[in-house]
Amino acid sequence: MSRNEISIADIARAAGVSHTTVSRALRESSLISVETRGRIQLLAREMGYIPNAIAQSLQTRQTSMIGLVVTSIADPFWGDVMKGVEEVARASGFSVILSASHNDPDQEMAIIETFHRRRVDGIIIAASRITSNYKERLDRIRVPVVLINSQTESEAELLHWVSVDDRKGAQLAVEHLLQLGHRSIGYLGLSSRPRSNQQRLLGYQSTLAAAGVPYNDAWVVITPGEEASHEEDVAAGQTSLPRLLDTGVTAIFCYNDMTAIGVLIACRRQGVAVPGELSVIGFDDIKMASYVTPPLTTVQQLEVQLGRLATQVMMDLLNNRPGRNHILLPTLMLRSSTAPLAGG
Amino acid sequence: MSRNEISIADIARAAGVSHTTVSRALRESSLISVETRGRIQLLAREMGYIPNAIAQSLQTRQTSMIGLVVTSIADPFWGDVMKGVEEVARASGFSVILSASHNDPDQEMAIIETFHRRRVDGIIIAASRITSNYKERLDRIRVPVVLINSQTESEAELLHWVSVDDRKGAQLAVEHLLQLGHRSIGYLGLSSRPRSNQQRLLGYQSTLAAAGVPYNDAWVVITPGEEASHEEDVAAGQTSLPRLLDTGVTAIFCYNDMTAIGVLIACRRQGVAVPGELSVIGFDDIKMASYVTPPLTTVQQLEVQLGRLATQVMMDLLNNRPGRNHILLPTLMLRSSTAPLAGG
DNA sequence: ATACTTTATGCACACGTGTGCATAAGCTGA
DNA sequence: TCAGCTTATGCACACGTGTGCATAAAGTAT
Repeated sequence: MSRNEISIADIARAAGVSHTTVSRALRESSLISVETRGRIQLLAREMGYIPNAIAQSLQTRQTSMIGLVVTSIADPFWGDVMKGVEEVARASGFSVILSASHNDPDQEMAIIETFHRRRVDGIIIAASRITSNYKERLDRIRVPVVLINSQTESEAELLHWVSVDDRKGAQLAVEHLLQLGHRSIGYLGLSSRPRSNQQRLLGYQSTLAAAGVPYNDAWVVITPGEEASHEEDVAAGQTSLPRLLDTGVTAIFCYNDMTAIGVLIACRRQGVAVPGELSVIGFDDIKMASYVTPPLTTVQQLEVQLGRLATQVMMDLLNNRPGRNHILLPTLMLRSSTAPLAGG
Repeated sequence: MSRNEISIADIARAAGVSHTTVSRALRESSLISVETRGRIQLLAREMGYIPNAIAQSLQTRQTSMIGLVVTSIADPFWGDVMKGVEEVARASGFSVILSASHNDPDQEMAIIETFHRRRVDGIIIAASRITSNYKERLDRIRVPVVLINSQTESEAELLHWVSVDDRKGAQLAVEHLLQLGHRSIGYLGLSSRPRSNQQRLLGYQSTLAAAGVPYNDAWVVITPGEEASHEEDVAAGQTSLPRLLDTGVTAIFCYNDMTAIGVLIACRRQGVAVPGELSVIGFDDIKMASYVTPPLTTVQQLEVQLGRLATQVMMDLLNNRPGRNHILLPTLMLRSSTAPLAGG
């Protein structure tokens, strides 16, 4: 913060009034006569006055800032979510502070406490991994919290959230593959997203069961991972493809688009034709899904919408309106990485 | 900001000392006896005290926040830059406020003024488009500013900056194509990035000239655009391909990876083999470049490094060290979208 | 015991803004 | 002319923290 910024006291001195009058004049208070108001506003403009939001925050006890915690800043999925958050926040006069947890609950909690120290008005947490271990520390924070696609169960109790229906999304994906005639369908999951991975797995299993396909353990490969970065996701797809191919699956439902892209890359290297020999379906519908070859059939989540919605819920909470939780229904995005089972 | 947060005054009351003593004890001041320090720190912990950064900022006149202005939040290029910025900032105890200018100078200036109002300690601006028109308003802001890949010339005067050598990058790309035997080489540029587009065009032209290739107007297609978003960039690549193919070029140097990907998509649709019939080279080396088919040969900028470096310069400035400007030298990243001229 | 130094603590103000209450000035009605 | 009302302004405090200076207490040297 630089020195020599002019304050309302400086304006008051120049105008020969009290700082109280300046403060009121700038806020269009009807207590101040119209002429005085105009005179002071003009003077403030001439002197290049810029209000000190820090001092205002201290006084009004609100900062008009919301904190956004994300697992990975460079991830295309969260990039879109961030875009939606910033958009709605700015439209409401809020600024966004951003930080990355790298999918580490400790870092996540540390960031939350930093945000609290800075007295943000609200906190939005993407893919939260805070569990009941942190409940006590979290309870001390009176700030409203909105979770996006939380990865823990503890949410329902007291926090607000916006999530995509993972199970329904998995169902859409698997039904699509079944409809194309596939019966041997693999699931390539990621342990770094415990909750949504579990939900998608459940959706996968129940849809297969409903279609009368006997369950096969070998068709499910859950790849470990810590960071939940897109690099890690792609690598998971690449390294896990051989194991899945060995089981004889003719189609793979991937945890997300990045793992599906990893699978596509591995297929290209191994000479496996997609969708000729193998159908691949992703999840998320990030922009990149339509850029790769073949363009990826996937389950659409509308990330930007997710960010916007979460921020709108936050705005509701900040205006003492009841914050409704939301479960978004994903839809199927048909492209070219899936095809009818050859010889089916 | 929620009510009922405990302050050092509350701790002072509980400990039977003055708030001064508490303040000093928490800051490990040697003025306070060791026992008192320990007693108060313990008490503060027990009472769940969290310092009010707003009040501290008002007093110390620094917020430990830096503002980051970016043209597009969801853009993969800026996503990596943002990651680098947040990383270094957080390691230095700073938080990052983020906002998107959508490549609009007016919005950019408005964001800068919002940041100034919030009294950030410094501002990092990506692909800045502020011109001399804004000089007066910008001069009023005493906050240090660091530009990343500025799109205007006015920088050199008083601001600090970190940029990639666009001209050198273009030279690397074109020399690579020349070496592969190509003589008819197109340039697919974007007017939304006036400066770097100009620099890359110059690099393209001078490299061709140095190789004795006569200049051909038709080989250069500059696509208009406002937002500078990655969607716009891809579209530019897609729509401009036909015009370039008509001129008979055998290779295309694209403004960035996203336009190159647009070209790849258009090629796939039109049945043009890459790199068999057409070599395509990008710029940036975003992660996506290695995921598409064929993997893109490109000029590497190391975006994360760019963000880190800009933030380090900012930290230097904030610590009253001289801030050195930097020009990064790009390198060539060889992949599979370029090949020797067929029949050359 | 006195003067001096060292150590530990508190008072009072500052940072810049917002606001309840008091008050001065101007106006109205009798 | 005076009481009562309206309008415009200022005083003084608050928000939570940091710090220069004064001061009280304790220790040291003579």
